[in-house]
Amino acid sequence: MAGHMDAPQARTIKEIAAVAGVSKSTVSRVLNDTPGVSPKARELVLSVIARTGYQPNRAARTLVTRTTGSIGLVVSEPHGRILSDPFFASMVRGATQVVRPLGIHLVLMLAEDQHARDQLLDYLRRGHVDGVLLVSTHAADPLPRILVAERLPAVLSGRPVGRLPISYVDVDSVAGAGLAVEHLVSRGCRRIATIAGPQDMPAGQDRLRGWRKALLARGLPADRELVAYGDFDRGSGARAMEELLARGVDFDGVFVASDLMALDVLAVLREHALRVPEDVGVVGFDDSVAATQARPALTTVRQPVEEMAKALTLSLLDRIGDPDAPITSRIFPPKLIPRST
Amino acid sequence: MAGHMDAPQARTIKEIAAVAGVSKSTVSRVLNDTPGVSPKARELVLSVIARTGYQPNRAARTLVTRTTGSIGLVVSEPHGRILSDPFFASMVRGATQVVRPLGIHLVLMLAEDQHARDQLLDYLRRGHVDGVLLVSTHAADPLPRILVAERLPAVLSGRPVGRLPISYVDVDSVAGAGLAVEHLVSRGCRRIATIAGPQDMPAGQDRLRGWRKALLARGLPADRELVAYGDFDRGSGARAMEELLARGVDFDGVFVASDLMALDVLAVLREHALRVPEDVGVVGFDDSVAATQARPALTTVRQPVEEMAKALTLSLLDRIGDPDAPITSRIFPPKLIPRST
DNA sequence: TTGTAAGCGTTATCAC
DNA sequence: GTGATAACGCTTACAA
Repeated sequence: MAGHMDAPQARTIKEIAAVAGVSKSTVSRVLNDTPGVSPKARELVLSVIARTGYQPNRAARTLVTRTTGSIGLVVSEPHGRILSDPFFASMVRGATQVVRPLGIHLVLMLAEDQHARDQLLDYLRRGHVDGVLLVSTHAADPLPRILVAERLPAVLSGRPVGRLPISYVDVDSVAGAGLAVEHLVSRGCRRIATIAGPQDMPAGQDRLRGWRKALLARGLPADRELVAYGDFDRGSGARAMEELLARGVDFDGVFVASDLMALDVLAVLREHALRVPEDVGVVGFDDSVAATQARPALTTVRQPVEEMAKALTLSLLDRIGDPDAPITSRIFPPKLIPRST
Repeated sequence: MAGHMDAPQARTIKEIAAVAGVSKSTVSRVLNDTPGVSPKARELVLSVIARTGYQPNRAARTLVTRTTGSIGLVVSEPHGRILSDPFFASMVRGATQVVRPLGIHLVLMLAEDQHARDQLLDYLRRGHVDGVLLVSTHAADPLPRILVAERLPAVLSGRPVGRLPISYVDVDSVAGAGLAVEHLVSRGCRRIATIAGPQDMPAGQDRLRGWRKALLARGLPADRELVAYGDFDRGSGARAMEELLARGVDFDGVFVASDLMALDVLAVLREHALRVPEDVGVVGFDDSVAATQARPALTTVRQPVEEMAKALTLSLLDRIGDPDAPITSRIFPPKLIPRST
């Protein structure tokens, strides 16, 4: 029992070296898995390290290696709105899972406006993080281009607009919309309306395109009349639904391009005493707890956000390790989650 | 024009010193506002710094000062659930506003489970951040005690359970519940039910207590029959409402102890064709965009989360500056936000 | 395979 | 008031 008392609580590499009876360099080599250290010495050092609970000093390391051992999760969204989105929570979880076992830390940073963006860039240029996971959904966001131009290691969540040499992950929104439409068709729907997202976001464009494509493939109508636009925000879903109703559009199913918008659609329909079956036409692309957990009355198309975040983080680490690593993009298939009950 | 070209882009204190024709020490003194440097020298150095866009190296600084220039925002919640709460977004915003102009960085950290908590503690013990803003709502959370015991600079969002020498901010939940009840009474309600929060959280306890207190002060009934319990989660609000209805409780107003729970309450009432006036009895304590923004049909009691976060951050900075700074607690008054429309 | 020594960019302690 | 100079804890040539 008393043996536990004598753990020396070493704080520096020098102390470890002293206890192990080797030099600082050898300890450092062991720490960094540098080849060229005898198994015997390695074992010895390792045991001392384990016994003392020693952890290398980050600052000293950073000073010489010029790397920080942390990466940034940058949310480039006006208002930090996305923070309250379950999508974001999943991103954080996924990234954390990759990064934690590596001893790398995740730093959250917001870039809501021009001012914040400038400060952020400053921060990045000073090399305070080794790289950046960029969550940016708006086409007008200048950050992706800037990061690429300045050669700051960065990867993107969501397809970038235009051609940009940057790795990214995305969900196959076209296919996802297709899943939703197929589901509706299988439930007997023949006139399927859609509440589309903003057309200045790739996600908004793709989901509308997917809806149209799937309908045309089925020989079903996909005219402009069946479309109402929202902005992916919750309130806009209800408004778009009202608009559709006000226009007197004839439909028997609805595909809503985000679960946040979908949240109140059923209520609106109910208020108008409409009998669109409850298990049709409501699709969430945002991995939203809101839609699937709180209100399981909705069928949703779920994107594997957490998995995507993991892949994205890995690709960032690749890039950090080798700045000339090839650009990669992975498109994930979404999954249809039928409503419970 | 050409003049802009010769900005030397100095990267070290040494270069600044060379350009300014002074020693490293003098530059350092200027940088740290150390007294004992002539106005002339100071001006000179300052101008060179401005011209070159020099920024001191964080790692080198940390190595010698043992401070990191960043603070952690720790979310100690199973599942990182709180991440998707607008409450959290407001916290981040508030803290960022305080910290940004000071050049201090905010690091987000999750402590969802035992494993994560251990890693976090390790991280903190190694001094990777100078202090911690702890967001912890569950009474059973061991983190507050541990941080206090280990003398890690930390402050708390929300009243700690038991006596704990730690600074915190909180909202006056008792008064908030009172506001809600008074509002209901002024709208003519006389039998006011409540959907209470979990009683293992201070917030849950206080809001129930405030409801009871306000009713008794008015001479109105506050019996156990009028109470149903939820867990602050969205779904639980609707369930509690159903329970109240199933029990055949007679009421003409409802005070719901969180806006997340309140979100579906109106819908439930409507489904049961009940005529509780829409502008009564729905109270959000979580600064929830969900309740006030998306569904402005609810009257809510709003807590000034952003303001609270600012105060909390300031008190942490105090504490970091002086580990023996007095413990402070600030209780913020909530505000009644009548429903729009 | 191992050790010695020279930095990395600051701050801090001295003399001057 | 100012300037050498020694840390801070680590990595990394370069020697041995």
